[in-house]
Amino acid sequence: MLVGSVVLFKKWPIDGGFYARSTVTVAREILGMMLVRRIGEGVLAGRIVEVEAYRGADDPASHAYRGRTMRNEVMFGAPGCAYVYFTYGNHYCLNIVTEEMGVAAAVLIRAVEPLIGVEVMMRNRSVSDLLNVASGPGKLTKAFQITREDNGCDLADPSSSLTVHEPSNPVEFQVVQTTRVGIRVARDLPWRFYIQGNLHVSRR
DNA sequence: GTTCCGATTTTCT
DNA sequence: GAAAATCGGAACA
Repeated sequence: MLVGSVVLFKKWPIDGGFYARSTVTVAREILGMMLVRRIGEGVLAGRIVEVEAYRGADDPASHAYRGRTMRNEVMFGAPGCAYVYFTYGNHYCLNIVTEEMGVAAAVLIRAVEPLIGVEVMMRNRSVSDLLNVASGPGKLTKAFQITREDNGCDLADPSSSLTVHEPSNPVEFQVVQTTRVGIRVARDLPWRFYIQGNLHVSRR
């Protein structure tokens, strides 16, 4: 993909096998990857800068902790699929399903650094401050026009309108590992990861 | 800067 | 009926 003369991400999405591993490993390694949204002829893209791992039966903070429901069933399905849920009566949140088929787990995408289609994202969010466009799980879904319709979408399928790609020119960064945000149980588990020093991280 | 509160779906008690 | 993987605005300091 070209922006001016700068190539930002590889043509093919990350293979589905990338997600069929330990959730915490996937969470850590997906930092720096590019989230890509195709809307008609246009493209929105940004760098994933903050994530959290949510496991299943062994993680009290996970939606899958008490088993399968209508809402969380894609968490039990194929790795690499999007789990999008509606919460607090207002917001959507984007997760990527991990682990083998049948094992409930996912990585919550908490923040993205907008890089392509920035003006469209700012319009979607009704804000003009770039640091407020996608610096939170509810914010980034609105910026990227992600809704319930994207639930179950395969992020490793090149024909999907929502995909994840390796950056063309990876940049070195340090990863900070800490506790998760916005939960009341299992607050001690250090399953939140973000890129050190990145200004788009939701909270530091 | 901080804290409090309303928005109002989905799930669980 | 209450809490939740959140956000933005109002009130206060």
